[in-house]
Amino acid sequence: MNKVIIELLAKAAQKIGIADPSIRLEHPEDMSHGDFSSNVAMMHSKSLKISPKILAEKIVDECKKNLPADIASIEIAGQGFINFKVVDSYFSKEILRISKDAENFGKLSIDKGKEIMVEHTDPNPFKIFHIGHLMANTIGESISRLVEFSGAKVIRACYQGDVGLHVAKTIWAIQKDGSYKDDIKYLGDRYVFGSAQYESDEIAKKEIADVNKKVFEKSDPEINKIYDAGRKLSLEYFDSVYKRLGTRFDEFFFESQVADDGIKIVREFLKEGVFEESEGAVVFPGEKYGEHTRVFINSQGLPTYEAKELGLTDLKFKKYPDMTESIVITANEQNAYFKVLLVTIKAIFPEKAEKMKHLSHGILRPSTGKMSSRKGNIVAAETLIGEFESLVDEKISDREFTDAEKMEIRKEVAVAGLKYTILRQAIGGDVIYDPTKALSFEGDSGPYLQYAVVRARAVLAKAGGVKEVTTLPEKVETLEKLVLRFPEVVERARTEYAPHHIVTYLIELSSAFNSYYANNQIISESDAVSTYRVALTKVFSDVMTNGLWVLGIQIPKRM
RNA sequence: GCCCCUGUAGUUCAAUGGAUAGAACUGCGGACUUCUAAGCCGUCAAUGUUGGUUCGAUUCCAACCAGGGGCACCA
Repeated sequence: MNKVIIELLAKAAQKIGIADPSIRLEHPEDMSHGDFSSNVAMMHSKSLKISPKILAEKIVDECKKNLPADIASIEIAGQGFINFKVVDSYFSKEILRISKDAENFGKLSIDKGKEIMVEHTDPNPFKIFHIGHLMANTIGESISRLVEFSGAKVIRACYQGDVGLHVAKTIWAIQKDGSYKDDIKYLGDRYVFGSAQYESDEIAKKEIADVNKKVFEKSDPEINKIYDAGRKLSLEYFDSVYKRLGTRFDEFFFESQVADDGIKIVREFLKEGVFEESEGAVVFPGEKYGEHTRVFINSQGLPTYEAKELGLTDLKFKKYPDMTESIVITANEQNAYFKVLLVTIKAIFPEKAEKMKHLSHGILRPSTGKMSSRKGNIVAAETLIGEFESLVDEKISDREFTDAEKMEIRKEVAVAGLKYTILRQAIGGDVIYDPTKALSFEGDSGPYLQYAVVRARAVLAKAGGVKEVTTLPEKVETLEKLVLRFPEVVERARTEYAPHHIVTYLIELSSAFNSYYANNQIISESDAVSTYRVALTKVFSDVMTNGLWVLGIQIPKRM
């Protein structure tokens, strides 16, 4: 329908003398204005020196000469909008058509044949998995699913710092303690202790530097033993968190793996003149490119994060030579850093730089008080999930569910609430949550979306599935019109790397369904339209299922 | 000091340069007692300030004010 109207307008505009009309159709915010609207007349009125309204009239007259059957009306409104209304039967027939294969509705092919890597979360072993990682993971998984839903083959990658000062601090503190405990909380506490000592105690600082060196060299058997056990414990723990969140990774990269290659690349391009030596370090002179200087190899000859990142980039493309796009998601405090890094990569691997895309997110923080990593008052991801789960428990305490059902609901609703809170807004900004309210179960929330599908599915179960539709309704409602927009919403979200468009849409859609549900008896023996309503419910349910899948939100059987 | 990001109802967020700025929470007021009330309906309430570009600016530009982040051997 979109195409039909655009062609109609384009032809009409050309006849009037607009050589190259670029026509864009939009949906008026207020549906009473029509189903589609175009601002061509306003766009071209100036160059033709006609008032927008008169131009619009000319275009409309031209359109009316050859009006497709499904167009109910064309009207001019406002300052020169051309509004189209589509006949109701068009929508109901579309619903019927889609209901035959609703499971796949919305899937795109714009990324077909592409191989896209999405790197995100990147927690460091020996450190806590905190709510920042939770945020990164939620966004990263959703972006992954978005491109997957658009037809791409996705590689989910995670890059982890398994060597470096943070590791040394933890191991040093464990040695001071005298006994290693295979417990993630213990590891976290030891890191906090080690960090504090590193800051305040000169001797400790020296000893930690020594441990750091030994970790790199793998020269001390006792340290190696603690290192291996702690690394394994951390990674297993991260895995359990991913499981809880319903995510996974295909590829794990480690800093220890890319450091040498990073140094090699820097040394090689130092000869080429891309890098320079300065104060004993090897730096990238960003000023030449309108950026700032960054250190790649420090004066001790060790690679910084920057050099390792070069090694990582190299490794990614070596391992996946057919990769068409490499997305890296980090916190936005790294924006300036990544800008320079991309300029560097462009200077040494121009063909790779073109395929790279950096996305960033804000931080997740309580509305009261500030979180500071230095003060050690970081909230662990598990703690926050736990808090959300107890709120769900409260909510369902007086409901009649089996224990197994309660477990499922607790897990899925809590995670949905959390993910929704993160994904409802544009990814670049901070997410602020009120710890006293923590999770809204009403209105604009994850559970609201889940609830709408659960109801729809309950109706479908009761109806015994979709049966042959014999009678279409005379009029259609907002629900039908919204449901059909799903593919274009997915496309916009994909193009803009913006899952929140999906969220906004699903809320509107759920709201439309809830209204529909309140005002229509879906299952009815006496009403001939009933089978159509069931089919519509099925399409709604599948769109929600697909939309929530993209967000990484699961749907409980009951709630 | 320089650079980047953000500023929208009381609060938390939306809005491809377009129409009467859209939700949710909160407040106030309702309905039904029929497929799950975590639901439905109504209502009050907002573009930081000052200019500029434009037929049209929350959106683009400039300045200012306010908040956040970053500026050489951390990641």
